[in-house]
Amino acid sequence: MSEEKSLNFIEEIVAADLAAGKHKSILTRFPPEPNGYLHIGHAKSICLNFGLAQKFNGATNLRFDDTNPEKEETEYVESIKADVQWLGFNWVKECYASDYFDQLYAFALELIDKGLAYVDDSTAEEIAQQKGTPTVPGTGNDYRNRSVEENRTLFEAMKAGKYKDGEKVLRAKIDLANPNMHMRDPLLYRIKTAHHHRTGDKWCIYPMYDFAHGQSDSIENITHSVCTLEFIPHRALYDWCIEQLGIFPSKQYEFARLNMTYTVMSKRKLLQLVQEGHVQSWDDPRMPTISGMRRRGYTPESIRDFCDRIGIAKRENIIDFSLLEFCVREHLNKIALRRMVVANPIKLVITNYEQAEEVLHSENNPEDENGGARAVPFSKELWIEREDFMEEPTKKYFRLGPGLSVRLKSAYIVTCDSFDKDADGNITTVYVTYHPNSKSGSDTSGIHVKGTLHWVSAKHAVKVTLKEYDRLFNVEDLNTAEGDFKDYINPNSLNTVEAYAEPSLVNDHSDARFQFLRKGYFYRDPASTSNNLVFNRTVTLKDAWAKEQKK
RNA sequence: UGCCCGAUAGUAUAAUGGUAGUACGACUGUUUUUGGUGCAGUUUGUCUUGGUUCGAAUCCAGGUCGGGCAACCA
Repeated sequence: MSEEKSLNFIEEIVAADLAAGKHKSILTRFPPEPNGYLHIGHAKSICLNFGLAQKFNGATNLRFDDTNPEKEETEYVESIKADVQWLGFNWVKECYASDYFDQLYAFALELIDKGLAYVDDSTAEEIAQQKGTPTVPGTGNDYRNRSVEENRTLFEAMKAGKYKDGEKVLRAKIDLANPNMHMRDPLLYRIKTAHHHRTGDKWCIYPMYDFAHGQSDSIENITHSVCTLEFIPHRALYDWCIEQLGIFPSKQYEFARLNMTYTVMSKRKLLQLVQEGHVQSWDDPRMPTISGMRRRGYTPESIRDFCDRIGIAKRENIIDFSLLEFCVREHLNKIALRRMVVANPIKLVITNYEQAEEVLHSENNPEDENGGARAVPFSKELWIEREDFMEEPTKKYFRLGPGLSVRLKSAYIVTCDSFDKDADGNITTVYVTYHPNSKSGSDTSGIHVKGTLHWVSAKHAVKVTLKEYDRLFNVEDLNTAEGDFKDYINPNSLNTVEAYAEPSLVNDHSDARFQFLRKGYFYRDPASTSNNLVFNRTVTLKDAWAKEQKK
């Protein structure tokens, strides 16, 4: 029996509602606007909404909040569906607010008939002015006193396309002095002569968020409508509409959105990064988008685990990026195939190795007993990392240097005899002798070494490209950093290097997760071809040596 | 200075009137044919002032601090 994890406050509400018999079962929804790609913040919401349904035996709708045709596109609809599915969730119904346009229009007429809505001819500026300020009550205008008949005629004419954009709006008639600004006769419908991605040119009036979202929830019989904190002041209006219309009482609950260190979490800013070329696309592996993270090599499991660990609450928060990294590492460590790749090579010559070559075997994953092994060719000349040799080794350095010995992973122990330098003083070749009785798995040499190096046989090496990513921004908290967020873009967020890889990589599955030994976790980029393999670095390995060096 | 929301280690998040715990991070040590992994340990916290109570992170009141609200966006 595992320990029961305590419920978050929304789960508690659901549990209480169910226990009280308020609902027989629950129905949640994930309601993205198709005006951009989903990011890790949306993943939090997706995991919450779908997770609630899973936990309490309910279901979840996917609903596109597509009430603003000027910003929404089918491309975004498709990417959102793909991302939700990739994360591992299934919706019971695929819905669109635009499916309810007729119903919403009928609701509007109903409010008009009840004297609860009116057509206003004021300009946007006038309306804003008449709304007052948070501390000063709004003032009305004469349009507010139009008769039901006149409002009805006018609103029908709006729908019929008799007016230009912005000429008239439909407003709720609530309370211009309400301390909640959202209750000061909010706009319900506006005229927009725009082509809608689903309804085409059928409509020229479109409902506002506040007149679409709650009713959509209600139409679908959503029991728990979960959204982020900024919608708290909208809740009064949400409830008002449902009450006046006398429809299914969906309830809204709010939680704090996700913020993360070293990145931005706004569609507007992400769009800007794409449009201005700071990154290459929405699915650039540096982006915090679901598609970017997928391309970078994050697994759905690790993202779900992350969402599980960050919790749900109402206080503002900023999550350490290192927690996300921890989650991927933890999963990848269990599933990634180990391979050897040398990125910044120097030649290693084994002077006493007389064979042409031999085939060694190395485990695919030491965490997985049944993971098997792959063949790795070994020969007299190898590539090793430049940083694995030091001409004058420091005390705690236990790699190669004059007179020092190391283990070559899954091969032999070698001892350094000498090295060559070029005219600039750069090491070009390191000469070692190997100990034939130290072969991995049958070591009788009795020699103990501290360091183990990865290597690639020079004549068998395959050239590959490594994309090493670093954080996109230089400051932890972009929300409190002064000035333009783009001033903090990390100019070194992408480092492309050519590397030598062991040949097995050519035949490995394109969707495999790799750990390049001592370097990090990597995932093949979709732009790869068989003669030009490109790997994205998902995350580095923890590096105790790097920390030691900083001291 | 109208209304609303919030405040527990560096960062998150539990404790639902009864021992302030967990995770990540940081730091030690240990294991290791990855300076990875694993394992063991250390470190740091209830915004403040009163009140209620045998007992308060929790309930009440005042204060402080942070955030939100005045798009024909969602």
